[in-house]
Amino acid sequence: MTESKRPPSKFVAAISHIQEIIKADRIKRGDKLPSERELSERLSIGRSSVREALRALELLGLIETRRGEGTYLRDFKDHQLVPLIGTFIFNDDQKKEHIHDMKAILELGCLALLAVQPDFNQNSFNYTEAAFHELMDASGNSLLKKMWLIISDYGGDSGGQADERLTKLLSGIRHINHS
Amino acid sequence: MTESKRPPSKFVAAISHIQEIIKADRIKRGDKLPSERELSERLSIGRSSVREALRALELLGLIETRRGEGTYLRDFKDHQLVPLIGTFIFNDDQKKEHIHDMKAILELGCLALLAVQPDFNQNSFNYTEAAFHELMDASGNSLLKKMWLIISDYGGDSGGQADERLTKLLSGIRHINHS
DNA sequence: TAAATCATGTGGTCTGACCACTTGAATGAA
DNA sequence: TTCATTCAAGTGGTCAGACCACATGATTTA
Repeated sequence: MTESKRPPSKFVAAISHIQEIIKADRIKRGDKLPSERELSERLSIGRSSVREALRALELLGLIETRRGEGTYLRDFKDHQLVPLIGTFIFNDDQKKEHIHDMKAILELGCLALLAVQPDFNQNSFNYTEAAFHELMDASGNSLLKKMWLIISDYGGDSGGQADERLTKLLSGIRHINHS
Repeated sequence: MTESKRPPSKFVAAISHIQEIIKADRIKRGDKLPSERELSERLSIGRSSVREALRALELLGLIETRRGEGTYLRDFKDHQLVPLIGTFIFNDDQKKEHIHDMKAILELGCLALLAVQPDFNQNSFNYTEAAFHELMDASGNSLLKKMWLIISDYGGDSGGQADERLTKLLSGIRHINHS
């Protein structure tokens, strides 16, 4: 019993196909994609399925739709993003390390920002999961909080114990803060 | 000319509505959502629009669909990382600051991790958007890179100019690194 | 020439129809 | 009764066709 149980639905397949077409047709950022009806024909799937795929891609920010005009490949500063997201979403496997690192980066970055504040007292921070939780809360940045929450949730353990890196980092920041 | 030109499409509105229903019905993780047909009735929109919304939510990892059974609110433990951004971008109001801060945090955290490396040369880093881009690339962490890319894209400008915070931070890190 | 009009193409949405699959109740055989 | 089979209902998956709203460019008109 592998995990590959469900044959990819049309709309998932459509996403891949559309990406292939983008490559094949050499569609660059800002360029127009084939119309939904044309895609429907070329992929031999219904327009609804095409739309579901496009909507998903749009939600991810990969494309942009303009009523009456067409669908455009979003003007991303760097492309490469398409395959990246694709691989990440579809075959997410040994990415746990990435997630773990991601968590550390969020915490580090957050602390770094905080530590530059004049009234920050390093000693009052104890590097526990709960402490970070409060920190995220206090930040007032819901995006940050959400991200951290989910990543924490997924990343599992690892958190809680004070990282050496954190201590060292904070020391440094504190130092420049007093100089 | 404000930016709020286009009235939110049905499928975007549907996403919000569905989230409201989830709240109103007190649907917990793992619980079943109303069927597509029921949602269609309750939201007074066509089933296709409901589906487009659901497909998007599914791609974001927020829900899970099981053919013949129904649609379920996904168990948070599962991977749904990209998501945040997507969900976030939707009610993008005055969240731009958050996104901007988020970007800074990612960059700070990343730099912090990097700076602790013995062979890191602070002077070779110039805080440009391109430099960060390289950094993200070099990290080998596709999740990090992707998030940064997306956030950069949405955050717009802001990047590029060396932040004072970054400079100070790096100085501190460098200091402890030499002591 | 310049403005108004129209045809065409595009995304946005709805409806109704099947299909494939799951589940649980109804039915039948042991 | 008990267990296996069958069957009806519900659900997501997909499709085709029909409109609508909008943008664009060619056509017609003043």
